[in-house]
Amino acid sequence: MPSGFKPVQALKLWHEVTLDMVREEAVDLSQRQMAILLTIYLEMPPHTVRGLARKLDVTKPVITRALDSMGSLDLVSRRRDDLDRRNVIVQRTVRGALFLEKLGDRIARHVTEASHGA
Amino acid sequence: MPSGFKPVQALKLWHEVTLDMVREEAVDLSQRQMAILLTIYLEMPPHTVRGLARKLDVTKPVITRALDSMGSLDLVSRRRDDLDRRNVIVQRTVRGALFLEKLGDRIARHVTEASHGA
DNA sequence: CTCCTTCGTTTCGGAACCGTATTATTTCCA
DNA sequence: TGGAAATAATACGGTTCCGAAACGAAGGAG
Repeated sequence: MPSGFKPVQALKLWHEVTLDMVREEAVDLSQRQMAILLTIYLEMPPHTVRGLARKLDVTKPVITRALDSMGSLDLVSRRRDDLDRRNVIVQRTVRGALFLEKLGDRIARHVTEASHGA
Repeated sequence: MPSGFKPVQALKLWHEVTLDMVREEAVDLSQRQMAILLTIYLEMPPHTVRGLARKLDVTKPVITRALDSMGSLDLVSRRRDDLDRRNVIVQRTVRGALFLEKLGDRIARHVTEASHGA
């Protein structure tokens, strides 16, 4: 069925979800922060600053700062790697999981609406 | 088929597309700028600063600044309303249309991949 | 004409983010 | 043990964005 998912439907989907996020404003994440957060929650751990920087093709300070911001929002947490104390392991939090759960529900709802109606 | 689109699939979709956008970096729009751009291209004109501010539930300077940035990128253009010269009409551009066309293709591709594979 | 409203822009001080370069800590290897 | 390499964090200067407030231009009512 997504075989019939057209670019204009895709844009409408992106539009509606983005509008939701802008209006809600509970947490206002930049594109990079969102990419980092999703990587942490969807891909296999462990996640390090260097690994995230390589994956997103950005510099390490970008990751450090994003983790600072999202850490103060309690969306992620940091812990030193005991095996190699140079590394920092980025961990998930309850609040981050709830946040992404809500986001996933919202997107999925818009996808089904976009394929049924309109 | 999106009737069976699950939240975790939705998150993976968002993740992949966001990663694409971060890495590509050709044009780095904020969430708000993206919401404004999509509204201009997907909803019925005319679009005014006030109208956009109300739709996104943000202040007017936010719209003005976003139009400044995106205007310098040639993604949108502005024109005075001849009927009421207090108003500014926001218009589409060729480059903006091409940009969103590419984005729509990318999202649609990820949606089909997400429903077939995975 | 005068006052009041509406609209978009600009200004202001503050906050966040950027990339580059540097620092401190830790590990590794000869 | 001593020096090179690797990692994350920080310093720095500059840019961008923010919300609140003030502003100028245009329209409308009387």
